[in-house]
Amino acid sequence: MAVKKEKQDREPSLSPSAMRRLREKEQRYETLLRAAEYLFVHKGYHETSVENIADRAEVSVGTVYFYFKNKEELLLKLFSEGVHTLRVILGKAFMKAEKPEDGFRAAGIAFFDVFCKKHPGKVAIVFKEAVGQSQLLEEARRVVLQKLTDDVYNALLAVSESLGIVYTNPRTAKVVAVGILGIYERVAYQYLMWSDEHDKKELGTIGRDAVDFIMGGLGEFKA
Amino acid sequence: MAVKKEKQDREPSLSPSAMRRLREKEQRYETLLRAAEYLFVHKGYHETSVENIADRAEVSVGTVYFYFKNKEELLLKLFSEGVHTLRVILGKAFMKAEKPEDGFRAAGIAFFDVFCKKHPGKVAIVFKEAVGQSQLLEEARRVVLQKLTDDVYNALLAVSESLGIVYTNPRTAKVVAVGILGIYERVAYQYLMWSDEHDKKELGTIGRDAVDFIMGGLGEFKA
Amino acid sequence: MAVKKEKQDREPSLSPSAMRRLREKEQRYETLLRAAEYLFVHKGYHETSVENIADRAEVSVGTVYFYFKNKEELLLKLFSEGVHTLRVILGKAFMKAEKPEDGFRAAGIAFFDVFCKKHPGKVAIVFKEAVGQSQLLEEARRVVLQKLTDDVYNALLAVSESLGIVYTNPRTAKVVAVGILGIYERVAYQYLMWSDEHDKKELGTIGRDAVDFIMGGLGEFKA
Amino acid sequence: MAVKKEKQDREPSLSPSAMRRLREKEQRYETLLRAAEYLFVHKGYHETSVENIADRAEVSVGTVYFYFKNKEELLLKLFSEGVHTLRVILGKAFMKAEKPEDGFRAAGIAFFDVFCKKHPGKVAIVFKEAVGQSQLLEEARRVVLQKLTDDVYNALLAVSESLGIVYTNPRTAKVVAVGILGIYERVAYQYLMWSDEHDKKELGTIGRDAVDFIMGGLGEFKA
DNA sequence: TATGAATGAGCATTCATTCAT
DNA sequence: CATGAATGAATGCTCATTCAT
Repeated sequence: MAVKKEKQDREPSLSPSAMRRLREKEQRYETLLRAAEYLFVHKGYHETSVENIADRAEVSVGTVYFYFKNKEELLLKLFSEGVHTLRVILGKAFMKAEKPEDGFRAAGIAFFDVFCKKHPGKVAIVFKEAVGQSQLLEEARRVVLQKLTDDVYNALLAVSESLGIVYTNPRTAKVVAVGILGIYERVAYQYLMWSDEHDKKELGTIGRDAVDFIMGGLGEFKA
Repeated sequence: MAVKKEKQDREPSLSPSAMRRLREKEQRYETLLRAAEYLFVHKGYHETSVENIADRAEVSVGTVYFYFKNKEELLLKLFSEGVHTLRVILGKAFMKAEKPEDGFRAAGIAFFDVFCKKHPGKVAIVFKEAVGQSQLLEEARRVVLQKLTDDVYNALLAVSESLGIVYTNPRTAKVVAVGILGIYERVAYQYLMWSDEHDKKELGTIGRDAVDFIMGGLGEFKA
Repeated sequence: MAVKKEKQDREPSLSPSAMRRLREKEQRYETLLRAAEYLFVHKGYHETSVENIADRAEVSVGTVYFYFKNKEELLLKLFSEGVHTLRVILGKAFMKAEKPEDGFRAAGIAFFDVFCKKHPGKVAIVFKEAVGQSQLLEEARRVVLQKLTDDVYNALLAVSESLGIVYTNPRTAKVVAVGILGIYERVAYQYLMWSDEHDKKELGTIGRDAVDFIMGGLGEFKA
Repeated sequence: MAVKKEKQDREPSLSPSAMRRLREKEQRYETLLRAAEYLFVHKGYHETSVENIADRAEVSVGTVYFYFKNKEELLLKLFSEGVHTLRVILGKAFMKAEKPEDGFRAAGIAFFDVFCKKHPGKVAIVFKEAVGQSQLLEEARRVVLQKLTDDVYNALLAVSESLGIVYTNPRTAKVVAVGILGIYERVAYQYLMWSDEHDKKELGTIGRDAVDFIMGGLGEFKA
């Protein structure tokens, strides 16, 4: 999306009307995505019909099928988008710090302070609506979440090296990476989707507790 | 209901044939539950039709509805059953040990060695099929998982006391309990449902890594 | 329940236990009929299931089928019973009077004062629930209502003779008989089922108006 | 609805193709209504499945649900349509005459000569199929038939004034109006649905007898 | 591109009826 | 006689998807 503008100066060749149409097309795609997201989050994937989405986006059903192969693709897209956003947020936070351990902690805090607070809908999509729906989606989830796990895993290795942690079993770091994601996922789910407004406000502190717990866990493996 | 008590002194036990029928009824209920579990796990909840379940249980569709109000109730029952089994397993492991910290570790190991290995189907039901299906089910999940969280929380308090851990913020222990469940959930999911047979065999070692990580995390809060 | 004791001394021929069973059988038949009537009137024929009837009569479904061939037969029976009750009421009122015209008027009044007031459930069965349900029932309705029409027709002939009325076309009296029943039916329906409690109280006056209208109509054919 | 007016000045007419599609849509709606009418009248409401209707209209089941919310709505529509047709017929006949009493008689005759003869299906729908089916429909019947009753009542008042009839009790005229409709209903039912072809032919004479009876009844209330 | 009418397979659920005990 | 578990055909309805305009 952010990429669009860069292209404009490189492609002055398009006629103004063609450009407008392109803009409108991209906009409609976005509108549909947002409509679907809202409905999936608030009504649930199965309870949302394609007609609902079309209505909310103020287009016809046919148009939905022009932009997306089918209903599942909408969820798939939203899911990938969600995980991508998350990876970007975590990555930025990690990179900004000087020492890996600081970056790791910052990423953890960013998960709660930025991802959860700014994109609650994406939390719902990634951790709830995209679960247990279909085989195809399950496979996609596996693939996409694997990337996230790898990110965490790599960061973890950097942290370990910096802190002088050596894992007896090479798989241990992998398990820890998976576990950390599990913490984030469940804590976010609990306090964002199963708690009252008050707890949502406290998500910052809650996140810090979770991160402390994680950092302590890592200490366990110190030589 | 009110009539029963009057009869009790005359009929302290049921007739043999009545008992057999009762046994058969319970058996059929169980058969249906198992048929549904198998299909939900292997085909997915939405991809399984009530007819499928009836066929697998070798009964008619009507019979399914004689024992269960509707399809959702079957999943609900399986979900509750799964969480209950898990709580029993964790509880037993925790109780058996002398020191809370040993019990806590034992419970963690039991999660992987007993629950995941002996009840892989329940893992799938509890952490996958019961997610994102309907509002009713979501509410039930919230309630039932809350009990589990409370269990872990209480155990955690015992461990903390034993180890001399004091949480600055009283909610921290709660967050940690939620996080621990997150670790279990995600690690189990990853290695039981997204990995090959080889990894499933290693679930014991994997579990131990996860538990080590957790115990280390707790150390963080030591005074 | 209260009826039991009275019958015992009149039929000493049967063994006491056989008598009790007979009594119970008749009673159960009656109970079922009343349960069905209540439910048909209050929930509607199609909205009432055989299980509903069994529950209300405090017997099992199987028992309903022991006493009645099927659900339709219950309605059929209730319908016939209703029309029969009506015929008896009208007949008695008509007979009691000395002059046919007085009897005719008395019967009309009895329709509202006795049948409608004492048997509102039967009104609902006869004029509403038994309509438009099935071909079999429709045929039964035709047959049973024909008898009622004949009654009215015969009474009408007596009245005509007494008042010196001669119908040009022999079928006219028949048409009038049918029409009179139509008046009763619709007026009863309107004020018993579509009006508030206040109007139901006024059924007596309302009935008298209807009867006046009818008697006036008959006058039309006077020589 | 409100939007239309704004567009009217810009689009005083639809494009030919849009008009054709609109026409086709209306036509299909009509076809479905007629298919349902035929089947409800000949097989009965409950014995007719939505698939039956779709088959007869040569469309798919889904199409039925595109045009009607559910099966009940079809019957509802047919019922309203029937009563509306009847009101128009009676109204026209009444208006055409110079004196109210002539109009009243003409309306009565039109009921049999026009409504019954030209719309026998509607007679079946209004007086048979729409009876005793569901609570929703019953309420609709009450409301719609009330309008018809009011028509007759108003006509009756005009006649009374013209003939110098004064009702002691103001509700009497209402009762008479209801009764008159009862006559029409039952006579039509009897001779159209419960009699052989020969009687149907005679419906004209039969109707006249009924009307004579009614007019005579009115005379009763003359001062 | 956009529309929205049409499709029809698919499914959950009901319920009258039966029959072994 | 009574029971109530079991049956399974029947049906209303949904909804993702298509396609002519």
